[in-house]
Amino acid sequence: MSGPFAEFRDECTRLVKAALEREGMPAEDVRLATPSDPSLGELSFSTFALAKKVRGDPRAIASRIAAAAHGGAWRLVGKVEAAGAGYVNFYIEPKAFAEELIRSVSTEGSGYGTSRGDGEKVLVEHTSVNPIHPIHIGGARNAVIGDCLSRVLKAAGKDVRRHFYIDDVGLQVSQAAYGLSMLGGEEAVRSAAKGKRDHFIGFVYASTSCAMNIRALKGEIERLKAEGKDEEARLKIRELDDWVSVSAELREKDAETFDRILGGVNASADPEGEVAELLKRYESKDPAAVSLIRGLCDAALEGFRETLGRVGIVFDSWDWESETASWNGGAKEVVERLSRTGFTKLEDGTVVLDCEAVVERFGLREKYGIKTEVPPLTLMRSDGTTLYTTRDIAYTLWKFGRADRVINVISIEQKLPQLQLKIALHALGMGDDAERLMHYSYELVHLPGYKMSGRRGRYVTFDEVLEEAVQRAYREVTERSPHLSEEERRRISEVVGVGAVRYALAAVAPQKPITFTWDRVINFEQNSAPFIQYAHARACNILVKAGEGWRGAAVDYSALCSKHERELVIMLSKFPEVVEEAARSLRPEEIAEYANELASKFNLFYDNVPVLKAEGEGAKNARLRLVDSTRIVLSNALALLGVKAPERM
RNA sequence: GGGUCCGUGGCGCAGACUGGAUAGCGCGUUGGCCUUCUAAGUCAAUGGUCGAGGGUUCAAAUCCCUCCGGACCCGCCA
Repeated sequence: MSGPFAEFRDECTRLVKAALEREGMPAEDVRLATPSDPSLGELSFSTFALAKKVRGDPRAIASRIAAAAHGGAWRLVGKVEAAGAGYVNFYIEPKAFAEELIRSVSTEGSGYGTSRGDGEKVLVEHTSVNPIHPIHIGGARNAVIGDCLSRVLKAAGKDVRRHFYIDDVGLQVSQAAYGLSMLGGEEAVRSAAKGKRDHFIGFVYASTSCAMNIRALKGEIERLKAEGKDEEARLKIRELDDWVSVSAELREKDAETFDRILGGVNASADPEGEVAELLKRYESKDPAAVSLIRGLCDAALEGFRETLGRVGIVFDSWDWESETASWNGGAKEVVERLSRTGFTKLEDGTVVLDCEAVVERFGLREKYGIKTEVPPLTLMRSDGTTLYTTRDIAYTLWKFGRADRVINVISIEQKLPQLQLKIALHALGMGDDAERLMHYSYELVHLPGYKMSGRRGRYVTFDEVLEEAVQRAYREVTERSPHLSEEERRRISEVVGVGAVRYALAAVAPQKPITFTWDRVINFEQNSAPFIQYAHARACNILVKAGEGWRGAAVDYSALCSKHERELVIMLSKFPEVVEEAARSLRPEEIAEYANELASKFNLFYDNVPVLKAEGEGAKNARLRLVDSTRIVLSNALALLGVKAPERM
């Protein structure tokens, strides 16, 4: 049983079932719904489906069920009424229900809403931003979703481990490291970087990819022109134009660093070859390559930890791709094992997995809703290095050894490789394990006007969004609460600004694309973290003014009889079920929805029902308990979103 | 071209998995409420053929089909 509302629901269900059995009607499938209007009760049962089955009149059946309720000894069920064309509406017994709810919340405190659960081990991999640029607003969405999901699962009694996968073996990291080597290698990050080092690395990476792209495109254009392929050349020229404008943007930021990288790239006979060589050396654990690339990754991760720490996101494990998949021979072993299955082919020196053949062989088409041919997956390059998905297969096997269920929070862009990963598991004869793996996908954050691109250095960073949010919050706090000390205003604006950003990213369903605007991400009005935090602060304020005397004093729960008190009580009672449901359906945004609605209900109560000036001590104490319960639940709900609840603001 | 996801008042969203009573909320616009606990609040007004068209059903924003629009993917990138 999870909370008073679940108990009320249970009583209603038993009531309906008992009535149906007495009438000789089928009572297996009794599901209750929330009426569209609170005046119609807290739960309802619709009799249409049943009426059809037994060829009866829905209205008459509803009446008979309602009549059967009279005389029953129900604890939390008050009134039961037949209504409309075929509904039975259930109302709570206000006094008993309020008492039960308030006792539950005050006993359980910060544990109210959590459940014991089954202790299933769930590994949530999230954020996993490539260590070649700072976390941008798209990565922030991943981080916030993954963190909220972890919190919700934990509250539902799961044994959650949060993992960050460091993709240090990729071509991109080698490219960034190649650029870094023009600046003097890993020492350059330590000394040269002003500001956050992940930002510096982002600049190095963008500069390197820009320089390499310009050089490669120029070569291609010359070749195409010489071959008389003017049409193709024209397309490449357009691409080149884009990169030339990127180079101007980068030079404007730091011309010296950019020019050194550009010079280095142009001085090389074969930059692509050098990057590939560096990757190859890293995969074979060559000390100089390791020192360079790890130096770069460490600097980026230091920046990530700082940013994530600011928003309250921490990890239980930082998994290096090199260690979980590459240096331990995991990825190579995956290639060998897959090669033995007969599903791979050798094409120009590369090893390719025939995904389509696996899909056919194991009948996966229907299982995964595959309607088209699945493209083959290259497992190994002709130079013997592995590809990302190959290493991800090895990493997945590593994860399976550490959890019952694995959830990967990865953007929708990687839908196909994540499917290919599952297909590879089937090929390995691990079809059952594939069921334990889930790609939790989310849509991208778009920028108005242009697309974010790490390679081009075009992104809005999480850091700048947070900074702007906290500054706006500071202006707001200063304007509204000038009496607070500077230090307290700073502290509050940090909590409010960070909360606003987290809420904005957590509240939108993951499968909806977001177009970034400042006003959207930093909102202090209704349906925002500050709105909810404000309700919490108001509740705290009443309690501060009330002192401590009320806690042991006599209480008259029957005083909580107004519409606003009743709705607030019911809202509070639903929290445990909301948490369970959010965990079951993996939808943390339902917590945001709930918290917002609870704050709205509390504001209505606050504006309409006097607490400290209530008539009678019993009523005042009952309301104080209700305020205290609201404070606790608002704080618990915000905690699931990773948002702090200030006592003043 | 193929596939997947999304489409709900001017704008931003909830409701869809599990069909149910007059489709909720915020922003915006207009007009009220601070000598009762913090006005980041609240009240009222305004505004919707739930992308279009079919189908299933006693009942469809919700399920099915077709179409339109947008995003994403279809690499020896990740």
